[in-house]
Amino acid sequence: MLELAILGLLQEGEFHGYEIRKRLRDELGLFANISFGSLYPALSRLEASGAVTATELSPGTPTAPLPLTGSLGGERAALRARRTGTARGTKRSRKVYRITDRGRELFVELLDAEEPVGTDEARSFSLRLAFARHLAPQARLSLLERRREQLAGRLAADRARAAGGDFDSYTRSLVEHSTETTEHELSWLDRLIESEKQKQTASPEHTGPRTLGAASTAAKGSES
Amino acid sequence: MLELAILGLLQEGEFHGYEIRKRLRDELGLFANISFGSLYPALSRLEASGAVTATELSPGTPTAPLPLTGSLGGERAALRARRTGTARGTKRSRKVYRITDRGRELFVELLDAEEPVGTDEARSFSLRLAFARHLAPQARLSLLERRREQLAGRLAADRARAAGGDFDSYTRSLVEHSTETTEHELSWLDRLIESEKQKQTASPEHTGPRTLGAASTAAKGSES
DNA sequence: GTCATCATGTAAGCCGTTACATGATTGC
DNA sequence: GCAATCATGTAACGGCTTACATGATGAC
Repeated sequence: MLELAILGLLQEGEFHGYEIRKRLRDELGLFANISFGSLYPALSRLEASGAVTATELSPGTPTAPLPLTGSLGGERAALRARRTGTARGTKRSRKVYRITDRGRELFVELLDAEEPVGTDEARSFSLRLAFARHLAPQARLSLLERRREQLAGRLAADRARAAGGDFDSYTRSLVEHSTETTEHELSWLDRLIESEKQKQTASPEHTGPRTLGAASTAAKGSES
Repeated sequence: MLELAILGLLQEGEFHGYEIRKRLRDELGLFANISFGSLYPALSRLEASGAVTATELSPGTPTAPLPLTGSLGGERAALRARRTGTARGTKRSRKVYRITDRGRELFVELLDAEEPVGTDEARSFSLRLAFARHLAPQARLSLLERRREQLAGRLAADRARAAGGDFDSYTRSLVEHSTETTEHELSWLDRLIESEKQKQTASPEHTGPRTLGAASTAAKGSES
């Protein structure tokens, strides 16, 4: 779950742990305030498995303050330059993480799996939808349709509960609201599915298995 | 979390583990399919802490037919009778749990606390609302208002995200839908809050601290 | 000089899961 | 006889949390 979010984020650039947390909060919304006690171990695991590489940006040895502007080599300075615009600012020691080819594979594997990643279906779906642009059109559609099935099941359960109910007013209100919310989400999903299908009939070249990342034509229409 | 659900359920009668799971699923809806690996240890913990007592009903020794004294179980007993027809259908060995005074205290403590029980705010709120009839009117109102605050915060975050967003169409759709859902829940909550306030101005006797369980007058209006 | 923020980690624990293990009873 | 359901538990693990521990930098 968290791994998927991190890998997805690292597809857009390289970041250090502290910054990853901020972006997860501000951009993704999910993992509102993921704790460091969860984030750093996750990064370590990803590094250990070769999905990301970590580059330590240290302010230098404690004995020498260092001028720092370009002291660590040209390659790194260029990478850093696009982060803050200027070379100054990289004072604190930090580890910058970059996704590897292995990591991109893992990302797609997690994104494209049948089962929800983690235990929370709603969260898993939201996370995957946020990265749906990295999926092949069919995989995208089946993601939406799997979610539709889940919700249909929930709606049926809610309605059964509402029907057989012997509830007080609070519980009844809860059930009713839950039903409405599920209906609302279902109709939203239906719109998404409809729009996906139209995209696919418009450009029907992607009928082979798993053409992830190569979907340049179809992707163009779905980008912001 | 699970403890609270169990205690709440046991206020309505006495059940064994397997049955508790079913009722949690069918009646409460939350904990859709709580696992036994979670349920039985929870029951053991509750028993160890004196919140419930367990009575072993083995097939050989019919300890007590448990007439239940008809207070809360009058209708429930009739429902249970359909299982095997008579009271002596309890063949399988099973442990029937009953809540104690200590357990009722714990229940109120968990229900009336400021902080969410467990880590999932939405679930915690739903669970508490399902047992809101056991809360004093003010506690009930403050439960609703705390939830309102949470949602207001989320809505603000969603809107900030939508405003500053540089998203692809999927993520944008996700943010929009999340915003709508939150707005929907907020207006639902506002209706609940409004109706609570009217109940309270109608019968304003409960202004003291924590008159849990004694709220017979106000409760009457909210029961099914 | 001290406070907020940036930055990284470890340790302990909570709350749930799946998988494993066992056995009785009912229905076909 | 065999499968489904009823019934109870244990073990191992997953994924997150809080609390603990450390330290640099910038703002006032």
